[in-house]
Amino acid sequence: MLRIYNTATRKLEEFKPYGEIVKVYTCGPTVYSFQHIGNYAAYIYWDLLIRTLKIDGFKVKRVLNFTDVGHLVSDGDEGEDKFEKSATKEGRSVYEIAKFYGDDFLQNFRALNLVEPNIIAHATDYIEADKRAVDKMTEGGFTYKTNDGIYYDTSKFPEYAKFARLDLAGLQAGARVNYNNEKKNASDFAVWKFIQPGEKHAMRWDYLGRPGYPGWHLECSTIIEEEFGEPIDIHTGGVDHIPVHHTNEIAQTYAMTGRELAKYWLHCDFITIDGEKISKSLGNVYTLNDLAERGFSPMDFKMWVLSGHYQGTRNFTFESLKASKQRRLNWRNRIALLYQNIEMQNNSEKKCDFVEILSAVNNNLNSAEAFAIIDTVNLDFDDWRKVDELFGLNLINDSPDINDQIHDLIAERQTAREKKDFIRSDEIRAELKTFGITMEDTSTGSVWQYL
RNA sequence: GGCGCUUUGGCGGAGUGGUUACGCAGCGGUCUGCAAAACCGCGUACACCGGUUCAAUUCCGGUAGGCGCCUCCA
Repeated sequence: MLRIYNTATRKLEEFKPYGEIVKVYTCGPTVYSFQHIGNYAAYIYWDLLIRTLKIDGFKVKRVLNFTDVGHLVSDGDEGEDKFEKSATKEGRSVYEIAKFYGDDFLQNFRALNLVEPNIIAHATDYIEADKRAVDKMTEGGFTYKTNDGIYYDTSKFPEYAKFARLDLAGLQAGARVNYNNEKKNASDFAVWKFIQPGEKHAMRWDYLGRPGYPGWHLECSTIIEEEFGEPIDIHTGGVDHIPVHHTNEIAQTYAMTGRELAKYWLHCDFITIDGEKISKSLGNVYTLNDLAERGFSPMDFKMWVLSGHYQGTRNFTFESLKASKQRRLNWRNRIALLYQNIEMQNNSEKKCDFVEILSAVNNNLNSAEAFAIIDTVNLDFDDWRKVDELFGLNLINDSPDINDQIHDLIAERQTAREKKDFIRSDEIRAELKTFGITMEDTSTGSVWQYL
């Protein structure tokens, strides 16, 4: 039985889907620059969710969006367009920018061995649906027109503040300095923006007789409506999305369809780096490539992410990443012992019970606890395969048996040792290191391990 | 100003009303041609102050610190 924390109710709930197929939507990347490790941490958490659902026997349809349409630097519908900014900076077109960073994201997504979504929805493929969505909202009397766009009148949706438990009066008081004074309420947001004469904006579509582009909250509502056509079971995202983006999605979907958007809302917290938040504007951003340059694989990072909980603020340090890398190596070396038919020499006689591992994860995705179980029980190949299926850590794939050449070298070294020819023995040990194999001589014999 | 999170041993990080989570690192020992590993042992973690309780790190209240969102961003 899967239990998950639902932001909508602020409670830990038993997961009961609407129907046969579990419908999941994940707010995806805005593909105008490289994604940093904090972004990928989120996709690792949601990958665990998807894998857990599947192992629990659910069929899953999952959609991930790519925001490849220019929306503004600010959530408040102000400022410069991010894609235009990147394009200018890099001397490429906005379309090249979206393609390049989208491809980079997918490459990393695969390097992390994340389960591919059934549909990757590019926002630019849903522009006509966006227009229909705005039409619907307008028909329902939820929008009004200003000089620079069509706005959602949040006062028309009585439950607007409910999801994020917003204090709208407080919001008004703390409103940012120069918000659009044509807005009726501080919380109103653009569902469609008009391009002003002279404004630089390569991505543009005609609507209502003027060039424009969709408001940035719109695509998620539209894509969910187009791809699922009914309320979905699970909607995931980062905690930062709660007060604005997801709140607006819920409002839009209500205005378009009169229905709720999703049954369960899962939000992951941020990771900090050395105690400070990751921020593009602060520039303290690590990518997976940066980790690779320091000798850490995507799987090492995944191991680190899964050693904590998605709802907690995680503090990333290279020291702790090193610990996760070491832990993963230790697990691989336990697999190496299986090839050699050597029992794990710990004091635990405890045989792995995969159900125990799975139930830890079923408890609101507590992979940290599952890891602790893995550390203290004996697993056979079959167990490791299940662990791989659940966490996607590639433990078996990255722990191949030795080939004949290495096998022969080890045999030769054994002979040399018996003859007390330690010079030859040490030569072979050194040679084996070039294959990533190290020899350990115990009182009961020699074993090989991965370096 | 509004909303929310958090405080666990050197680092990371679960969890629990009463029993050393776990990983990494460290120290001592056993073993050992060397090296490494493995195994055994060690360090008396739960911010502070009250309250509830036979018993609180674990529940309640308060204090202090840290952090996040309300602009980009998971």
